[in-house]
Amino acid sequence: MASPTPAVRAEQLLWDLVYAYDDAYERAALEVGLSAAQACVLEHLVDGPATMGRLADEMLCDASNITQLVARLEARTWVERGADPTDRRVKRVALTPAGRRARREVHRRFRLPADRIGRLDPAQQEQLAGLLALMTDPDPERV
Amino acid sequence: MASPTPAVRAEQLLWDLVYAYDDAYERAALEVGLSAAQACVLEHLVDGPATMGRLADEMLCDASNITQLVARLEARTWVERGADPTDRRVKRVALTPAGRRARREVHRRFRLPADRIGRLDPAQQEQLAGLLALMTDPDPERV
DNA sequence: TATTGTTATACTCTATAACTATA
DNA sequence: TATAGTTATAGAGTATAACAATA
Repeated sequence: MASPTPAVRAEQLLWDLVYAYDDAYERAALEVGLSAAQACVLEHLVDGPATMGRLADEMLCDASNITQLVARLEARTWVERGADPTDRRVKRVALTPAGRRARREVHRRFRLPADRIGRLDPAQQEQLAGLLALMTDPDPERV
Repeated sequence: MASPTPAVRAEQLLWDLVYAYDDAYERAALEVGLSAAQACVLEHLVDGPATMGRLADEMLCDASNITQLVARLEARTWVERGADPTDRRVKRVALTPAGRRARREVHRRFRLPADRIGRLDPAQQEQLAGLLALMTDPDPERV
């Protein structure tokens, strides 16, 4: 059998990396007492509060799902739901101090990508960043 | 604010890529009528039958979960469970022709990594494969 | 009338514990 | 006694449809 092209090899390696990445992220979250989805919500709140609708958009899921995720996070005091002063339909979800700590703790435990990237030498890190930028950035409508 | 190091940029870009990757894989599977987990089982059977236990090991989940996943796949005639001739406790799970077609169809629709890698020129593809090999391969015990 | 968010519901994913059949 | 797999069960993630409150 002919050896695979670099593109095909890269495809396979990327699959393996994503597999390991997802697993490591879920483990890190579970160690802190969060599901992966819950940790993801905290991640999306780290730069400031967001509305329920914006969370649904960013997390690529239905609004009713966010209602439930946020309800569980709120029950454990990791987030708070507040009213929006300018539109009484809207809710503003924000991290509590405990939620911020939990999110930071997930990151501390989720060392996989940092570890692996850190093994590359600086020139290779630069190369990788450049290639990933090419792969993630130009996103001509249809993915 | 100082601009991030290449390593930190790569970390962020990799997160974005994994996010898009997971979403695209799930969409591709759903279009074919499979959940992501079900598609993943088919993927693990493509090179030949496997036992329930081996599927659980490879998919990093509990055996009872595999029982249910395989039961649903079998109900829709995508896989078959057969007896192992040498050990009557063991079951051999195999793709049916329909299962093989479904798995191929998921791949056809899941163009994300191939598309993005395909946008790089051949030298860049070679570089990327090399870097990913360094990141995925050397895995000194603790991840 | 359109939008934001919730509720009710149903299905899937997942793990734990207890179990059956076989080795 | 140990192993392969199943069953029962429960909690979480997810979407659809119907709904309430507000704009």
